[in-house]
Amino acid sequence: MSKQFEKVAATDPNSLPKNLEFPVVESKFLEKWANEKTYAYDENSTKPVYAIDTPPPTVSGSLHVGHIFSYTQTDILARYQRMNGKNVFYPMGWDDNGLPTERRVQNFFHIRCEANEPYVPGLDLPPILSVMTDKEIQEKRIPQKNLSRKNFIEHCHKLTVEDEKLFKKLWSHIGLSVDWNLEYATIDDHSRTIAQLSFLDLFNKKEMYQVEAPCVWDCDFQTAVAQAELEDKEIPGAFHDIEFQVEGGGSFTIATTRPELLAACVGVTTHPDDERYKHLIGKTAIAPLFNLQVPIFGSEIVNPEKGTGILMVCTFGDQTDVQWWREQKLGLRQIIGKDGRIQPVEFKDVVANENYAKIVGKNVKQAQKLVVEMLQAAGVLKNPPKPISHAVKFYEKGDRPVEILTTRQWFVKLVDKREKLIKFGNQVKWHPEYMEARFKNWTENLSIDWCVSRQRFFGVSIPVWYPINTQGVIEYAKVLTPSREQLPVDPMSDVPAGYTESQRGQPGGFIGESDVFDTWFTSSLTPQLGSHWEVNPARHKKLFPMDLRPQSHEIIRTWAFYTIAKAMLHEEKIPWKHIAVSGWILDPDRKKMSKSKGNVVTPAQYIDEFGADAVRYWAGLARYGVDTAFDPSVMKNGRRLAMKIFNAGKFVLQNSAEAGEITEPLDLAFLAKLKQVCEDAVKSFENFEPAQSLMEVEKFFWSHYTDSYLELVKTRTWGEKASEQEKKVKASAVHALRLGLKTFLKLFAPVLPYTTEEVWSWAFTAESETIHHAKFGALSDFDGLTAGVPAVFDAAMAAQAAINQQKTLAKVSIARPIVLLKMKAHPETAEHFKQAQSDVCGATKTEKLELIADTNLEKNQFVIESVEFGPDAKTGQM
RNA sequence: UGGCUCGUAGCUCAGUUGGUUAGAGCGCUUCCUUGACAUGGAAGAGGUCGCAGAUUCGAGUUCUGUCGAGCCAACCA
Repeated sequence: MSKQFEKVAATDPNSLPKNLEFPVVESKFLEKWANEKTYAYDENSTKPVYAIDTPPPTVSGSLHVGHIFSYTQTDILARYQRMNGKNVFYPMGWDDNGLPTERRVQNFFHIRCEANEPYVPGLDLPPILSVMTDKEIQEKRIPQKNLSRKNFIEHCHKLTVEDEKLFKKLWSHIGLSVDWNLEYATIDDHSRTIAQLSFLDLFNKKEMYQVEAPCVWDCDFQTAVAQAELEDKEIPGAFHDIEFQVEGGGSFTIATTRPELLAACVGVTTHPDDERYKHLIGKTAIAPLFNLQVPIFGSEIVNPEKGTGILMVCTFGDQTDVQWWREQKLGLRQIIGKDGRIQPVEFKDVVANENYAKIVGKNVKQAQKLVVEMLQAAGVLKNPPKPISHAVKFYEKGDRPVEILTTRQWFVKLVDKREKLIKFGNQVKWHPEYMEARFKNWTENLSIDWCVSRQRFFGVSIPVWYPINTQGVIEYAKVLTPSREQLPVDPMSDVPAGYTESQRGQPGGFIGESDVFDTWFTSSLTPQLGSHWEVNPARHKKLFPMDLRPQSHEIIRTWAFYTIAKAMLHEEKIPWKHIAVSGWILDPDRKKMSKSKGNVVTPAQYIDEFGADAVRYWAGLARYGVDTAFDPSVMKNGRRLAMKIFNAGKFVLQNSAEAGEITEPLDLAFLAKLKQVCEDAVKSFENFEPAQSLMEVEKFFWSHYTDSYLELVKTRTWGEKASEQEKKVKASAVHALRLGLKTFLKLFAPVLPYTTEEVWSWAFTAESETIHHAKFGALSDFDGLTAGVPAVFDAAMAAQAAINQQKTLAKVSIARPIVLLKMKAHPETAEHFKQAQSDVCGATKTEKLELIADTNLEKNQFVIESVEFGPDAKTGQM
């Protein structure tokens, strides 16, 4: 059976709009898509599912161009898959719990959470800036209003709901084809339930534990933080050389950057082979000012080159101190409190207590100054402090270095699973491939289990209670957990089974865990949040593992890593088959955009100026994983392309002639080339290189379709034709033009959803009501298509280009037609020219084309022998 | 100190497995509006592909070294 032509019907030319008005088109289709649920995931469909694990953006302020960039890239893939016949699961979540949100809420309302504050029902504060100016707050030093935990959380909810509305508006406007029925927030009941289920599962599998141990602590936010949330900052410091005595005689000098920790000194160590100090190992050192007797021990990891080669071990100055403290079973003297100030500690020695009293209550900086003064006065500061600049660990959102404090925290066991995690990570396909190295590198170097408890308020509660024995002591080891049916629970207001509310905090009663989870504990479950893991097993089975995780590279160590870990711990599975890592948008100086640097560019003005499609074009042109400097001129180009598509569509569709069988060699040659472009575009998308597809399609559309093919066949399609032959030739071109346009629209649709939908709506709704359900990369497949000889098209283009050049060289007005064009060409090429003769003549206003076959020329080579011009059409002058 | 990435036109970027004379867009210069589009069309100037070696008939592309930039980690006494 032969394949027939696809009929593309004519359009009423009077119905075509005159100009492309982006705001009009955008609002028109936003409404249409919403009403018709164009992007809905169909739970009952038998089509194959394509599930996307969309990153839930942090709801703390505004989106910048980098967000638009990466989310649009994902949307382009989603649209491709939808047009590829997939049932696309494309949700949007809001990551609205956690510190960034709390901080925004604190500033927005000028409030802070105070645990002892009573709850005020119905409290509804206005934004602080609607009541007073920033200046007033600062000048009058108006303190933040204290709110109860419950009131504080209520205000968090209030503000995030508003922020999310704005986000949703922008996401829709930029054309994200998410199914808004799948919207969720990481603080909503569903997310809290899944996160707490995750906890119960890990707790029952004994993969979670709580322990009172040295943990990284941020004194500003007063919470524990995880290894993954730390970053180095280079800050100034100074080496202080302090003289220690040795019991039984002698002395030595240690070097430290943290003299304020002298009172927390619990040991002294040096390299066992260091000739200067090895005789001291095993003896007892006496620290000045506080008269502390501490052991001197050897350790291979001491660097003899650094400082004086001998150093004090404190509880705790850094991670190495923790290591020595554990290995040597040293004593514990915690002098820094949770608020970052020196806390009261009792010493045996009277002088020690006197000295210590001077620094109690001071912050680290003040204490350091005082201790140095005391050391100087005591004559044990051997040299003036030597200033250095050194890297110190900070919580990524904090303003001063983290401390290490002994606190009770919940952990997930991960360090013992590094190899397995790497294997699971390897089962995921990374795009680009080299990004897997970052995951592997991080996992290999993991040294602390995942601390998931946070001493914060707006988050998912750790769903446990602890019994209080009859002596009033909290029994942390006897964890009380809720049943699955109880979830989600807030242990601060809900009661464990077998107890009543009146027993809260009483001897013989219970106490609720007040800590919440690290936000990553919840956001590492985004695939499960979408699939309704444990809550709806049938749905979970259909959606999990998901197909695609899009994300940026700086959170591979957190989000990607934790998500892989969770899927592995819960179900021994990978969370998704592919992970596509997008690059960053850098400012024009190639620096990362960040609020603190003040170089953030917001997207709204660009969407207004160039249109959403143009902004999408900019995003669609970037390859995965590559950081790109922000350059709005690319958007300008996107706008040009959208305009061109619009105008080409108008040109093609304003011709209301009947389409006929495609018979002309040039028409068939064009379609043959277009088919190749379609195949390449599909290939690029399948390789996660949508930018490649866009570049090739654009190039072919612009240079081959609009600049060449349209010009070449113009004359054929103009006016009424008298003879049957002329009619047939015209109908062929009319049909090929429409088929070409339709195919291009589909190729552009993932990147330019508005413009393509607009042009599509003029003529092609018979195939599909919306272009976004049409088949991507599909060109009408009929028998004649294979007969197309691409070389005919190349020859015609070459001739057109050559004649354009001639014209320029001869400085001839286009108004002067060519009477006779003589060309010499390789026999095969001459044959191609002959086939495209009428079109070449039409496009170049040539009356007669004379071809001379010449075997001396190479294939595809030709020479213009002579050009004879006729008189100017207007003036009649030669 | 280690791992990864990048270095191509004034700017932003392409350049598949090595293969004619290294590409696009923007910007710049010149020319062209009679039937979609001046938000357009045609042409032009502009590059020793960071540097130095090696492999090869042939290297922007592979390898080694080196310089520079960025990211991730280690170190932080």
